[in-house]
Amino acid sequence: MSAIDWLPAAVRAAAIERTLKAGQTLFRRGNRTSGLYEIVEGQVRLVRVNRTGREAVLHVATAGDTMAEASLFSASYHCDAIAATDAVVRLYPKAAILAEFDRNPKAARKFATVLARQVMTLRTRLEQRNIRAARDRVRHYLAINADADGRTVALSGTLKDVASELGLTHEALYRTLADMAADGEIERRRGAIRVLKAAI
Amino acid sequence: MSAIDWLPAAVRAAAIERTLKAGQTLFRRGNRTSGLYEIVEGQVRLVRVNRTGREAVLHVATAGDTMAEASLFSASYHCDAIAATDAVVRLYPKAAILAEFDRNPKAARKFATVLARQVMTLRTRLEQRNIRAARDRVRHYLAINADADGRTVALSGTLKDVASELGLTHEALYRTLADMAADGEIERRRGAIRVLKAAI
DNA sequence: CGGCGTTTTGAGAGAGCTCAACATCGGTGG
DNA sequence: CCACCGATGTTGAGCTCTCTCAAAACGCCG
Repeated sequence: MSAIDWLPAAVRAAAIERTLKAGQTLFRRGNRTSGLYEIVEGQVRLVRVNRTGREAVLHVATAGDTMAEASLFSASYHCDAIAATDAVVRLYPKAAILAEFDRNPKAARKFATVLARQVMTLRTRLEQRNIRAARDRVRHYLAINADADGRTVALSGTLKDVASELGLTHEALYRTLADMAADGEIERRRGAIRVLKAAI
Repeated sequence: MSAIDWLPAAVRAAAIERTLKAGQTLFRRGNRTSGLYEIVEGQVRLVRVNRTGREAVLHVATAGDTMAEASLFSASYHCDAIAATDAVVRLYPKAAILAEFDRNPKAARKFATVLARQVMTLRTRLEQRNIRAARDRVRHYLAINADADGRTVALSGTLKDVASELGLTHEALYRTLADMAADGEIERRRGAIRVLKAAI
């Protein structure tokens, strides 16, 4: 679900677009929070920098993602945001959002709904990463993303994208899919996979 | 943050405790949603069952966790919840929560805050899992969980717990820590780790 | 002291990663 | 229409790293 789908029109109207060069800083830890960002294009890295200078990546947000939701409820940012590539971001000012939430409880509830869904999805993806074997991880992915019929899985984006969502190299994914197809467990189609039989 | 810390007293007063035997069902997909659960004791598995009978674990909630936040905004559950062990859960009825949110915007905002923080934490943990090498993953963990001084990391729970949070076997973690200590990168203390020098 | 869970160390195997080469496909421009 | 180009898709071979299984030391608590 993109920000466009759930942010009230009043807030969307207040959005400010900004263009970033690769390596450019969007905000730094300790800065006063300005609001919620949506990535329109490119990638932005959220990074926590240690006093010792060590960096730890907290998240890499890509086109369509929103970022820094928690900053709505905090006075200052707790990490740095740096453009990983040339990027375009859209800022939804905090004041506009919070004002809208106060004025319009439905908007606030919608926001909570989106967050709760995200928590669910993220937990699921984390659970998926606990599965060691590539094949079982793919099965988990197929089971979760199956269509209503429980047999067809539409592939969003390229297989490389799926591989990185699964935490596998693209080679490993290709091989696994090829093996599963050879065993008759799945059938590969254009932009989709059909599950043929349930394995143990 | 435990549910006790952020749920308004009015809601906590309406809580209903329930005891489950291992294997017992708490709710099933399609059931009308009754509310938010907190695990008091034991473990509960959230599972999606395919039409083909295949199971996919979405999440394993353990003592202190809350569960099914998204169900507050949905008419029916989208997965099954089954006790993985003997367990005690606490139900915060949906009606009480939503009524409180309507009556008290501060409570609603608090809820959104908690969810936003969780999203942040989960994204970070997911990012961590993208790191292949055990040593780098441990470094990431240390960097994220460092104290204010940026050098000391207090260990919550046992090293086995940390290992499972990191997605490593406990053996792998012990070995990695031993190697890092031998290299002078860290120093091990009782219930804590001290980072001595930043590695590349 | 005995028992249980955590911590630690050992050895071996397997699975996925890495590097590499090639095929395929869609778009672009001559 | 065809050649070219970049990105995706595919397959091969070797290696490294973590997992697995195993066993023992350690620490805590009754």
